[in-house]
Amino acid sequence: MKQIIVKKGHILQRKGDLSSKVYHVRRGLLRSYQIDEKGKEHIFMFGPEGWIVADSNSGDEPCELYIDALEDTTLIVTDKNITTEVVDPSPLIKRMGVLQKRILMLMSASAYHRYEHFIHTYPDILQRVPQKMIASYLGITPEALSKVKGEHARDRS
Amino acid sequence: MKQIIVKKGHILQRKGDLSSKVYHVRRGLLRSYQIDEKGKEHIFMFGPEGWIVADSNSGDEPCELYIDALEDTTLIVTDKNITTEVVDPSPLIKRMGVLQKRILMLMSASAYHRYEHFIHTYPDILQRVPQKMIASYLGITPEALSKVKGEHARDRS
DNA sequence: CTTCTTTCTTAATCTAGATTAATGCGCAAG
DNA sequence: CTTGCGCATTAATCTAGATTAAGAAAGAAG
Repeated sequence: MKQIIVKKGHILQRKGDLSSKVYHVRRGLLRSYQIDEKGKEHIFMFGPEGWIVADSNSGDEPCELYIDALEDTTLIVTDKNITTEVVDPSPLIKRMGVLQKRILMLMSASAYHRYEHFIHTYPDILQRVPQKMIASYLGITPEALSKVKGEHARDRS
Repeated sequence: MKQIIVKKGHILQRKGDLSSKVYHVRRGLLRSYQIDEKGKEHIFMFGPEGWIVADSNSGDEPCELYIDALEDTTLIVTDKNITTEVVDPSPLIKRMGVLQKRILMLMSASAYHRYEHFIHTYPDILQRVPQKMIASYLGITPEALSKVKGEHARDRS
Protein backbone atom coordinates (compact mmCIF):
# COMPACT_ATOMS: atom_id res chain seq x y z
CA MET A 1 0.00 0.00 0.00
CA LYS A 2 1.89 2.98 -1.29
CA GLN A 3 0.72 6.47 -2.08
CA ILE A 4 1.76 8.04 -5.37
CA ILE A 5 1.09 11.23 -7.31
CA VAL A 6 0.51 11.24 -11.07
CA LYS A 7 0.29 14.19 -13.43
CA LYS A 8 -2.70 14.96 -15.61
CA GLY A 9 -2.52 12.83 -18.75
CA HIS A 10 -0.45 10.06 -17.20
CA ILE A 11 -1.53 6.57 -18.28
CA LEU A 12 -1.57 4.13 -15.37
CA GLN A 13 -2.66 1.05 -17.25
CA ARG A 14 -3.16 -0.04 -20.85
CA LYS A 15 -5.26 -2.76 -22.43
CA GLY A 16 -3.29 -5.98 -22.48
CA ASP A 17 -1.21 -5.18 -19.40
CA LEU A 18 -0.96 -7.94 -16.84
CA SER A 19 -1.58 -5.54 -13.98
CA SER A 20 -3.87 -6.44 -11.11
CA LYS A 21 -3.61 -3.06 -9.43
CA VAL A 22 -6.41 -1.28 -7.66
CA TYR A 23 -6.31 2.50 -7.52
CA HIS A 24 -7.91 4.31 -4.62
CA VAL A 25 -8.25 8.01 -5.44
CA ARG A 26 -7.45 10.48 -2.65
CA ARG A 27 -7.39 13.69 -4.67
CA GLY A 28 -7.90 14.39 -8.36
CA LEU A 29 -9.71 12.42 -11.06
CA LEU A 30 -9.06 9.19 -12.95
CA ARG A 31 -10.98 7.57 -15.76
CA SER A 32 -11.08 4.01 -17.07
CA TYR A 33 -12.01 3.42 -20.69
CA GLN A 34 -12.02 1.03 -23.62
CA ILE A 35 -10.96 1.66 -27.20
CA ASP A 36 -13.05 -0.30 -29.71
CA GLU A 37 -12.06 -1.76 -33.10
CA LYS A 38 -12.86 1.54 -34.82
CA GLY A 39 -10.55 3.42 -32.46
CA LYS A 40 -13.40 5.01 -30.55
CA GLU A 41 -13.10 5.64 -26.80
CA HIS A 42 -15.82 4.49 -24.42
CA ILE A 43 -15.48 5.69 -20.85
CA PHE A 44 -16.33 2.97 -18.37
CA MET A 45 -16.02 5.01 -15.20
CA PHE A 46 -14.87 8.29 -13.72
CA GLY A 47 -12.89 8.05 -10.48
CA PRO A 48 -13.07 11.24 -8.40
CA GLU A 49 -12.01 11.59 -4.75
CA GLY A 50 -12.91 8.54 -2.65
CA TRP A 51 -13.53 6.22 -5.59
CA ILE A 52 -11.86 2.97 -6.45
CA VAL A 53 -10.75 2.45 -10.03
CA ALA A 54 -9.72 -0.95 -11.34
CA ASP A 55 -10.15 -3.37 -14.18
CA SER A 56 -12.45 -6.24 -13.18
CA ASN A 57 -10.34 -8.83 -14.96
CA SER A 58 -10.02 -12.00 -12.96
CA GLY A 59 -6.52 -12.32 -11.57
CA ASP A 60 -3.99 -13.17 -14.23
CA GLU A 61 -5.86 -12.31 -17.45
CA PRO A 62 -4.74 -9.24 -19.42
CA CYS A 63 -6.52 -5.95 -18.79
CA GLU A 64 -9.44 -4.79 -20.91
CA LEU A 65 -9.31 -1.15 -19.87
CA TYR A 66 -7.05 1.84 -20.09
CA ILE A 67 -6.77 3.97 -16.96
CA ASP A 68 -5.42 7.51 -17.00
CA ALA A 69 -5.47 10.73 -14.99
CA LEU A 70 -7.75 13.59 -16.06
CA GLU A 71 -6.23 15.83 -13.36
CA ASP A 72 -3.11 15.72 -11.22
CA THR A 73 -4.09 12.90 -8.91
CA THR A 74 -3.00 11.47 -5.56
CA LEU A 75 -3.79 7.79 -5.16
CA ILE A 76 -3.11 4.66 -3.18
CA VAL A 77 -2.09 1.58 -5.13
CA THR A 78 -2.91 -1.91 -3.91
CA ASP A 79 -2.97 -5.32 -5.56
CA LYS A 80 -6.01 -7.56 -6.03
CA ASN A 81 -4.03 -10.71 -5.33
CA ILE A 82 -2.74 -9.54 -1.97
CA THR A 83 -5.60 -10.44 0.30
CA THR A 84 -3.67 -10.29 3.53
CA GLU A 85 -5.70 -7.26 4.47
CA VAL A 86 -9.33 -7.83 5.36
CA VAL A 87 -11.51 -6.68 2.48
CA ASP A 88 -14.29 -4.27 3.35
CA PRO A 89 -17.20 -5.39 1.13
CA SER A 90 -19.17 -2.13 1.35
CA PRO A 91 -17.28 -0.21 -1.36
CA LEU A 92 -17.73 -3.24 -3.61
CA ILE A 93 -21.48 -3.29 -2.93
CA LYS A 94 -21.71 0.42 -3.67
CA ARG A 95 -19.74 -0.06 -6.87
CA MET A 96 -22.03 -2.86 -8.00
CA GLY A 97 -25.04 -0.66 -7.35
CA VAL A 98 -23.57 1.95 -9.67
CA LEU A 99 -22.87 -0.63 -12.37
CA GLN A 100 -26.39 -2.07 -12.05
CA LYS A 101 -27.95 1.37 -12.44
CA ARG A 102 -25.71 2.09 -15.41
CA ILE A 103 -26.74 -1.10 -17.22
CA LEU A 104 -30.43 -0.46 -16.63
CA MET A 105 -30.05 3.12 -17.86
CA LEU A 106 -28.24 2.00 -21.02
CA MET A 107 -30.96 -0.55 -21.72
CA SER A 108 -34.05 1.52 -21.00
CA ALA A 109 -33.38 5.26 -20.95
CA SER A 110 -33.01 7.77 -23.80
CA ALA A 111 -29.95 9.97 -24.22
CA TYR A 112 -31.98 12.79 -22.67
CA HIS A 113 -32.80 10.82 -19.54
CA ARG A 114 -29.28 9.45 -19.18
CA TYR A 115 -27.93 12.98 -19.35
CA GLU A 116 -30.42 14.19 -16.77
CA HIS A 117 -29.50 11.33 -14.45
CA PHE A 118 -25.82 12.10 -14.89
CA ILE A 119 -26.03 15.78 -13.99
CA HIS A 120 -28.01 14.99 -10.87
CA THR A 121 -25.74 12.16 -9.78
CA TYR A 122 -22.35 13.66 -10.70
CA PRO A 123 -22.83 17.46 -10.80
CA ASP A 124 -19.17 18.08 -9.92
CA ILE A 125 -17.72 15.86 -12.66
CA LEU A 126 -19.78 17.79 -15.21
CA GLN A 127 -17.63 20.84 -14.43
CA ARG A 128 -14.34 19.02 -14.50
CA VAL A 129 -14.24 17.16 -17.82
CA PRO A 130 -14.86 18.12 -21.46
CA GLN A 131 -18.29 17.44 -22.97
CA LYS A 132 -16.98 14.80 -25.27
CA MET A 133 -16.06 12.66 -22.27
CA ILE A 134 -19.52 13.04 -20.79
CA ALA A 135 -20.88 11.93 -24.14
CA SER A 136 -18.51 8.97 -24.15
CA TYR A 137 -19.67 7.98 -20.67
CA LEU A 138 -23.33 8.27 -21.67
CA GLY A 139 -22.76 6.13 -24.74
CA ILE A 140 -23.58 8.85 -27.29
CA THR A 141 -21.62 11.13 -29.62
CA PRO A 142 -20.58 14.69 -28.66
CA GLU A 143 -22.91 15.97 -31.39
CA ALA A 144 -25.88 14.16 -29.87
CA LEU A 145 -24.98 15.47 -26.41
CA SER A 146 -24.88 18.99 -27.76
CA LYS A 147 -28.43 18.58 -29.05
CA VAL A 148 -29.63 17.02 -25.79
CA LYS A 149 -28.11 19.86 -23.78
CA GLY A 150 -30.05 22.34 -25.88
CA GLU A 151 -33.33 20.51 -25.29
CA HIS A 152 -32.62 20.24 -21.59
CA ALA A 153 -31.84 23.96 -21.24
CA ARG A 154 -35.04 24.78 -23.16
CA ASP A 155 -37.13 22.51 -20.90
CA ARG A 156 -35.73 24.18 -17.78
CA SER A 157 -36.65 27.70 -18.90
CA MET B 1 -28.47 -19.76 5.57
CA LYS B 2 -31.42 -21.87 4.56
CA GLN B 3 -32.08 -23.85 1.41
CA ILE B 4 -35.44 -23.50 -0.30
CA ILE B 5 -37.14 -24.72 -3.47
CA VAL B 6 -39.31 -22.46 -5.62
CA LYS B 7 -41.56 -23.38 -8.52
CA LYS B 8 -41.20 -21.96 -12.02
CA GLY B 9 -42.90 -18.58 -12.16
CA HIS B 10 -42.54 -17.82 -8.46
CA ILE B 11 -41.63 -14.21 -7.72
CA LEU B 12 -38.98 -13.94 -5.01
CA GLN B 13 -38.70 -10.18 -4.87
CA ARG B 14 -40.53 -7.16 -6.27
CA LYS B 15 -39.48 -3.59 -6.91
CA GLY B 16 -40.03 -1.54 -3.77
CA ASP B 17 -39.54 -4.46 -1.37
CA LEU B 18 -37.27 -3.81 1.57
CA SER B 19 -35.51 -7.15 1.13
CA SER B 20 -31.75 -7.46 1.39
CA LYS B 21 -31.67 -11.12 0.45
CA VAL B 22 -28.99 -12.77 -1.64
CA TYR B 23 -29.95 -15.86 -3.64
CA HIS B 24 -27.34 -18.47 -4.41
CA VAL B 25 -28.65 -20.80 -7.12
CA ARG B 26 -27.93 -24.52 -6.68
CA ARG B 27 -30.17 -25.88 -9.41
CA GLY B 28 -32.55 -24.23 -11.87
CA LEU B 29 -32.64 -20.69 -13.24
CA LEU B 30 -33.52 -17.27 -11.85
CA ARG B 31 -33.69 -13.92 -13.53
CA SER B 32 -33.60 -10.36 -12.21
CA TYR B 33 -35.27 -7.60 -14.18
CA GLN B 34 -36.62 -4.08 -14.21
CA ILE B 35 -39.96 -2.81 -15.52
CA ASP B 36 -39.71 0.69 -16.99
CA GLU B 37 -42.32 3.49 -17.07
CA LYS B 38 -43.80 2.11 -20.28
CA GLY B 39 -44.28 -1.30 -18.71
CA LYS B 40 -41.43 -2.88 -20.63
CA GLU B 41 -39.26 -5.57 -19.03
CA HIS B 42 -35.47 -5.32 -19.11
CA ILE B 43 -33.59 -8.37 -17.90
CA PHE B 44 -30.62 -7.41 -15.77
CA MET B 45 -29.21 -10.90 -15.25
CA PHE B 46 -29.85 -14.59 -15.64
CA GLY B 47 -28.93 -16.76 -12.66
CA PRO B 48 -28.19 -20.38 -13.59
CA GLU B 49 -26.52 -22.99 -11.38
CA GLY B 50 -23.70 -21.55 -9.29
CA TRP B 51 -24.68 -17.92 -9.76
CA ILE B 52 -25.56 -15.34 -7.19
CA VAL B 53 -28.62 -13.21 -7.82
CA ALA B 54 -29.33 -10.09 -5.80
CA ASP B 55 -30.33 -6.48 -6.05
CA SER B 56 -27.33 -4.21 -5.51
CA ASN B 57 -29.28 -1.71 -3.46
CA SER B 58 -27.30 -0.44 -0.51
CA GLY B 59 -28.69 -1.89 2.68
CA ASP B 60 -32.02 -0.39 3.65
CA GLU B 61 -33.18 1.22 0.41
CA PRO B 62 -36.09 -0.33 -1.49
CA CYS B 63 -35.29 -2.79 -4.27
CA GLU B 64 -35.04 -1.75 -7.90
CA LEU B 65 -35.38 -5.21 -9.39
CA TYR B 66 -37.85 -8.02 -9.63
CA ILE B 67 -36.47 -11.52 -9.20
CA ASP B 68 -38.34 -14.64 -10.31
CA ALA B 69 -37.77 -18.26 -11.23
CA LEU B 70 -37.70 -19.31 -14.89
CA GLU B 71 -37.48 -22.98 -13.87
CA ASP B 72 -38.11 -24.93 -10.69
CA THR B 73 -35.12 -23.76 -8.67
CA THR B 74 -33.22 -24.83 -5.58
CA LEU B 75 -31.44 -21.97 -3.84
CA ILE B 76 -29.74 -20.81 -0.69
CA VAL B 77 -30.95 -17.58 0.85
CA THR B 78 -28.66 -15.32 2.85
CA ASP B 79 -28.86 -11.70 3.97
CA LYS B 80 -26.53 -8.89 2.96
CA ASN B 81 -26.63 -7.32 6.40
CA ILE B 82 -25.51 -10.45 8.20
CA THR B 83 -21.76 -10.27 7.80
CA THR B 84 -20.95 -12.74 10.57
CA GLU B 85 -19.73 -15.14 7.92
CA VAL B 86 -16.50 -14.26 6.17
CA VAL B 87 -17.24 -12.98 2.69
CA ASP B 88 -15.38 -14.62 -0.14
CA PRO B 89 -14.60 -11.74 -2.53
CA SER B 90 -13.96 -13.89 -5.62
CA PRO B 91 -17.61 -14.34 -6.69
CA LEU B 92 -18.00 -10.58 -6.31
CA ILE B 93 -14.97 -9.94 -8.52
CA LYS B 94 -16.31 -12.35 -11.13
CA ARG B 95 -19.69 -10.68 -11.00
CA MET B 96 -18.13 -7.25 -11.49
CA GLY B 97 -16.21 -8.56 -14.48
CA VAL B 98 -19.50 -9.65 -16.06
CA LEU B 99 -21.11 -6.28 -15.37
CA GLN B 100 -18.11 -4.44 -16.79
CA LYS B 101 -18.22 -6.48 -19.97
CA ARG B 102 -21.96 -5.95 -20.26
CA ILE B 103 -21.63 -2.16 -20.00
CA LEU B 104 -18.87 -2.03 -22.58
CA MET B 105 -20.91 -4.22 -24.93
CA LEU B 106 -24.00 -2.04 -24.54
CA MET B 107 -21.93 1.06 -25.27
CA SER B 108 -19.88 -0.16 -28.19
CA ALA B 109 -21.29 -3.27 -29.85
CA SER B 110 -24.12 -3.72 -32.35
CA ALA B 111 -27.08 -6.00 -31.72
CA TYR B 112 -25.38 -8.55 -33.98
CA HIS B 113 -22.17 -8.58 -31.93
CA ARG B 114 -23.99 -8.62 -28.62
CA TYR B 115 -25.96 -11.65 -29.78
CA GLU B 116 -22.80 -13.39 -30.95
CA HIS B 117 -21.10 -12.72 -27.62
CA PHE B 118 -24.14 -14.04 -25.77
CA ILE B 119 -24.34 -17.37 -27.59
CA HIS B 120 -20.64 -17.97 -27.02
CA THR B 121 -20.72 -16.99 -23.38
CA TYR B 122 -24.06 -18.54 -22.35
CA PRO B 123 -24.81 -21.33 -24.88
CA ASP B 124 -26.89 -23.26 -22.35
CA ILE B 125 -29.14 -20.36 -21.39
CA LEU B 126 -29.99 -19.88 -25.06
CA GLN B 127 -31.72 -23.28 -24.96
CA ARG B 128 -33.55 -22.67 -21.74
CA VAL B 129 -35.39 -19.38 -22.16
CA PRO B 130 -37.71 -17.90 -24.82
CA GLN B 131 -36.21 -15.63 -27.48
CA LYS B 132 -37.98 -12.58 -26.15
CA MET B 133 -36.00 -12.88 -22.92
CA ILE B 134 -32.72 -13.10 -24.80
CA ALA B 135 -33.78 -9.96 -26.65
CA SER B 136 -34.63 -8.26 -23.37
CA TYR B 137 -31.21 -9.17 -21.97
CA LEU B 138 -29.45 -7.86 -25.08
CA GLY B 139 -31.38 -4.61 -24.91
CA ILE B 140 -33.27 -5.06 -28.20
CA THR B 141 -36.78 -6.06 -29.27
CA PRO B 142 -37.76 -9.64 -30.14
CA GLU B 143 -38.34 -8.48 -33.75
CA ALA B 144 -34.79 -7.13 -33.98
CA LEU B 145 -33.40 -10.35 -32.51
CA SER B 146 -35.32 -12.37 -35.10
CA LYS B 147 -33.62 -10.38 -37.85
CA VAL B 148 -30.18 -10.69 -36.24
CA LYS B 149 -30.61 -14.45 -35.90
CA GLY B 150 -31.35 -14.69 -39.61
CA GLU B 151 -28.22 -12.73 -40.51
CA HIS B 152 -26.13 -14.81 -38.13
CA ALA B 153 -27.37 -18.11 -39.56
CA ARG B 154 -26.70 -16.80 -43.09
CA ASP B 155 -23.14 -15.79 -42.14
CA ARG B 156 -22.43 -19.23 -40.69
CA SER B 157 -23.45 -21.09 -43.83
C1' DC C 1 -0.62 39.03 -28.89
C1' DT C 2 -0.68 35.46 -32.54
C1' DT C 3 -0.91 30.77 -34.01
C1' DC C 4 -2.23 25.98 -33.52
C1' DT C 5 -4.93 22.55 -31.74
C1' DT C 6 -8.77 20.87 -29.45
C1' DT C 7 -13.56 21.37 -28.26
C1' DC C 8 -18.25 22.68 -29.09
C1' DT C 9 -22.14 23.69 -31.94
C1' DT C 10 -25.29 23.53 -35.89
C1' DA C 11 -27.20 21.43 -39.80
C1' DA C 12 -27.92 17.82 -43.54
C1' DT C 13 -28.09 13.17 -44.35
C1' DC C 14 -28.10 8.25 -43.20
C1' DT C 15 -29.03 3.93 -40.65
C1' DA C 16 -29.74 0.47 -36.88
C1' DG C 17 -33.14 -0.71 -34.50
C1' DA C 18 -38.09 0.55 -32.71
C1' DT C 19 -42.82 0.39 -33.72
C1' DT C 20 -46.82 -1.39 -35.79
C1' DA C 21 -49.25 -4.88 -37.89
C1' DA C 22 -50.29 -9.23 -39.92
C1' DT C 23 -49.49 -14.25 -40.18
C1' DG C 24 -48.27 -18.74 -38.60
C1' DC C 25 -46.90 -21.85 -34.99
C1' DG C 26 -46.77 -24.48 -30.97
C1' DC C 27 -48.90 -26.01 -26.79
C1' DA C 28 -51.73 -26.14 -22.77
C1' DA C 29 -56.75 -26.39 -21.34
C1' DG C 30 -61.12 -27.78 -21.98
C1' DC D 1 -59.89 -32.77 -31.45
C1' DT D 2 -60.41 -27.69 -31.24
C1' DT D 3 -60.04 -23.41 -29.11
C1' DG D 4 -57.18 -19.81 -27.39
C1' DC D 5 -53.13 -17.55 -26.09
C1' DG D 6 -48.24 -16.67 -25.90
C1' DC D 7 -44.30 -16.82 -28.93
C1' DA D 8 -41.74 -16.25 -33.28
C1' DT D 9 -41.28 -14.42 -37.88
C1' DT D 10 -41.66 -11.13 -41.69
C1' DA D 11 -42.39 -6.81 -43.69
C1' DA D 12 -43.54 -1.68 -43.86
C1' DT D 13 -42.78 2.38 -41.72
C1' DC D 14 -40.70 5.60 -38.40
C1' DT D 15 -37.27 7.79 -35.39
C1' DA D 16 -33.32 8.54 -32.15
C1' DG D 17 -29.07 8.97 -32.65
C1' DA D 18 -24.78 8.24 -35.88
C1' DT D 19 -22.15 10.17 -39.42
C1' DT D 20 -20.30 13.80 -42.09
C1' DA D 21 -19.05 18.39 -42.70
C1' DA D 22 -18.06 23.07 -41.65
C1' DG D 23 -17.66 26.96 -38.59
C1' DA D 24 -17.18 29.22 -34.05
C1' DA D 25 -15.14 29.34 -29.59
C1' DA D 26 -11.77 28.46 -26.37
C1' DG D 27 -7.52 26.99 -24.55
C1' DA D 28 -2.63 25.97 -24.78
C1' DA D 29 2.13 27.14 -26.81
C1' DG D 30 5.32 30.02 -28.50
